[in-house]
Amino acid sequence: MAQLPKTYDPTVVEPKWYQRWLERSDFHAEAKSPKPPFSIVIPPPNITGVLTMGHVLNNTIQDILARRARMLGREVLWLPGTDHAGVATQTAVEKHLWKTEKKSRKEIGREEFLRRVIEWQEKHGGIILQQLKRLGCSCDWARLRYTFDDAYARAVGEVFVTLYKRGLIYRGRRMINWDPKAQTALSDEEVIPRKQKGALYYVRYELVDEPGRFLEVATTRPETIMADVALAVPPNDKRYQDLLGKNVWRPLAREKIPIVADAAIDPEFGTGILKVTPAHDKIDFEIGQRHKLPIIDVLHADGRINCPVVPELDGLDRFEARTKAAEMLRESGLLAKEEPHENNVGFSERSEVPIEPRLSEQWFLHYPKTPEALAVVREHLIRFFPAHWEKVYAQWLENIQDWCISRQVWWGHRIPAWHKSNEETRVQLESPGEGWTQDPDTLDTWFSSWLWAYETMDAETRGKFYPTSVLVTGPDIIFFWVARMIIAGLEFQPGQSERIEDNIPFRDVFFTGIIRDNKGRKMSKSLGNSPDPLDLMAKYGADGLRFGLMRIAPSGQDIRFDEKQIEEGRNFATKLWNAARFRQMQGPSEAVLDVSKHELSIYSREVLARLDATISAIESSYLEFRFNDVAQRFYDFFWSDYCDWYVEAAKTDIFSENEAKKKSSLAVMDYVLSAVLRLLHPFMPHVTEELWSVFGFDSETIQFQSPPKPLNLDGSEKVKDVYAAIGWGRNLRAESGVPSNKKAKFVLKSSTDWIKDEMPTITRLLNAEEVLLEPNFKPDSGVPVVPTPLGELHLIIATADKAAERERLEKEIAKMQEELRKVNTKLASSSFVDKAPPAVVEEHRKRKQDFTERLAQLKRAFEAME
RNA sequence: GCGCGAUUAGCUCAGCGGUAGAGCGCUUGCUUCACACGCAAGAAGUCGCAGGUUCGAACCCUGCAUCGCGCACCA
Repeated sequence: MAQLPKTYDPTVVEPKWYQRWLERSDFHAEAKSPKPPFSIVIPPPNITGVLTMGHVLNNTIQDILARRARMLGREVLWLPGTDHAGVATQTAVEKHLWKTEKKSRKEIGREEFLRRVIEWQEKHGGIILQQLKRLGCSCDWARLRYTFDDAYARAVGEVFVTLYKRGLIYRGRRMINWDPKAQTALSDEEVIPRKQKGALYYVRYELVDEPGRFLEVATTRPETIMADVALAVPPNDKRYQDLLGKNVWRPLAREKIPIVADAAIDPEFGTGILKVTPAHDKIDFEIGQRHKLPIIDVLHADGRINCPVVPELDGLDRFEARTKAAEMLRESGLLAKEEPHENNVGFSERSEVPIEPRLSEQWFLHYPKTPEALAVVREHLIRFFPAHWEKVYAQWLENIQDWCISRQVWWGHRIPAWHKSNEETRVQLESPGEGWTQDPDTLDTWFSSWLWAYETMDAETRGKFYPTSVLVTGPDIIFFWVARMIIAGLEFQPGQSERIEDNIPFRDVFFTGIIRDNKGRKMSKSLGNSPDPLDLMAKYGADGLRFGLMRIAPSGQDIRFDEKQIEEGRNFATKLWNAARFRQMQGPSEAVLDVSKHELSIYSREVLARLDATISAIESSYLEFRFNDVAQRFYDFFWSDYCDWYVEAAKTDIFSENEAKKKSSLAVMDYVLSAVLRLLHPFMPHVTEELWSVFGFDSETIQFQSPPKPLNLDGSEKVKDVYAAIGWGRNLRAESGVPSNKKAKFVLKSSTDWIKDEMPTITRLLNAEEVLLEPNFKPDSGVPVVPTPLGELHLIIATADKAAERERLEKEIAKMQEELRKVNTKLASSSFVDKAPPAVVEEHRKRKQDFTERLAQLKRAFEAME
């Protein structure tokens, strides 16, 4: 057995073990295994992405679950993969192309551009997978999948064809969200509302029949006036009854347009008159349909104005045109006023530019199985953690709209539809033949991701591992991904039977929090507030990063990131290392861990009892995905109960000449350390594996060892009293100004028999030169004293400061009297004694007794000073 | 406007009906034979506000406030 070096170096140890695990195929999931299955599919990171703190959080949790499951004897599949991430990847390559060659994708053409994307992917792709390995993720890498690999892509196409045949996918000219920068349609989910400060322009429309009479219309978008086809007023609005059926002059691109009445108009907003611009607003489009109004489109796809009849505006960017249009109206006296106005504007999630409602020919999916998808979550066939996300999920499904699935993006799965001379369309995977051209559009990336839970598995794997056990993801993609995967599972039934519970994609969904910086802001590249996890791993180790993060990640709450907390994770690994090192220095560990063959000291019994409690607490925390609780319970037990108290107390036996006692304590240390390593392994896989191998416990790897089970031993009341007495004694020492490097001398006034045996330990823990046990001790006046559960503890110092001691005692007495008063008040209340549970009343009585006793002792000591 | 979450020590957060807790930071004392990435001691909180339920409320209920998020509106 090698002597451990003084400090732990994770940068060497961690890669060493990871490599070995790979060589041993420890992460391999065997579909033929008789063990019960446990499976997770990774939320596939973008193929060219790099590891973020969000990934670290998410994948650490998955790794913890996977490793814990292996230890519990399950056959574990953690299926890794990446996402081609259509728009995101395309944008990255476009940026690069512009930066290096000053060319747009359109300039180099589709074919060449796709070649560049592949090139980019080969250069940057898969970096994140290496980073996940550095983190220690125990994925079955042999099963690595990609949303763009051949089989997967084919499946995506087949799903499209199937849904088309089922009448759920259709093509139509409808209002969609248009991203003028990326120049593609987007789904509703990809549009995020943002508060924008702008202006409300009151524009004057002159009545055709009554020259000189104007109607004021409030608008935020004067640049679209040329596309106005009507004004609309609320039906039955007294102010405007006489106007119906009349016409007004459109102030830009002057034309007659009618006045109509429509229920969609809010009489309270602006002047209660709306300009109807069907081409550039969803509501207006609907009004237009109802009144059979024409549609005039005055915007190019890139957001510039397309209106040759108004040359001043034609070709201008939409925002420049807004200012210019207002100016033109002002000059011609048609702008009544302009007010500051704040409204919500939909922004493209990717391009960060305002989206443009646009009428366009796109492919849509009418979501199937939505009632069923609602039911499986409502009835907890799928359980959400934390449960409150169920409501968010339900709200979305209840108001669901058809999904615009086509994208005018080149990087993605090409839509399996074929057109012939603009008239005929066929939906099928292969070309129908000569004269048919494939639809130029690609599919929304999420249209491939929603099959991830099962299209990543071959038939045999699916038979063993589908439905998956748990999905770990961020709540920000609950609609994008989670909901749609549930729908896909229900619609396509990839399970072993038609039963719903065999077809849902997962049993449990754990939603992580979102990591924010210490100011509460979301981490983002543009803010530069996102630390590089690889730097953190270099500084603190993967284990340190994992543990530090898990300890502060409350289930489902957002997480404020602070590097300090990762440092604590590293410190904890070091503490573990040193505790193990200390054990190593006392000689070899026992091969067989069996504490029952030893006579246990009271300290041993106590620490084993506390270990029991920790094991139970951890087990129940796991069931609710409360990882921070698991980490915290573990931390407290190990650092405080084991290191601070047990090891220090056990040193008496360990350094003694009594071989039996020594062996017993060492055996208990081995037992606890072995349990500790197994409990901690899912969180800190590398350091625990290293120590497991150093100790030479009875197997090659810790990874498949069962977690420890409670021994159901009783703790020791004696130890609780000893530790309490030590606490008081140390306090007395510090209060009386005895520095830590000076050995102190104590006298314990007690005639309790068993205490005699504990004197060496008490002496050690008090950092004392000696502690005398004297039942009839009569102290000199002014000797500092404190009542303890073991008896009065006197601190013998050369020159007792009588005045200081008097003051200290007075304070203690006052404190005690206050405590006693509180308990007495409570016990004096008859309603409390009558109505509170007997156990609680009993507890208060006991407390009163303790306080009374303690107070009496303090008073006696005080009187003795006179 | 509707819904969800948060509000506890300077900071980050536990606690969710029975004497206010942890870590960090701070103060004091320590290189004591595992660990200074450490040990020991300490100071520090009208548990957002106002009502209510209860013998008893940080915890349950009802309002309100502030912050964050989602949905709707957004001319």
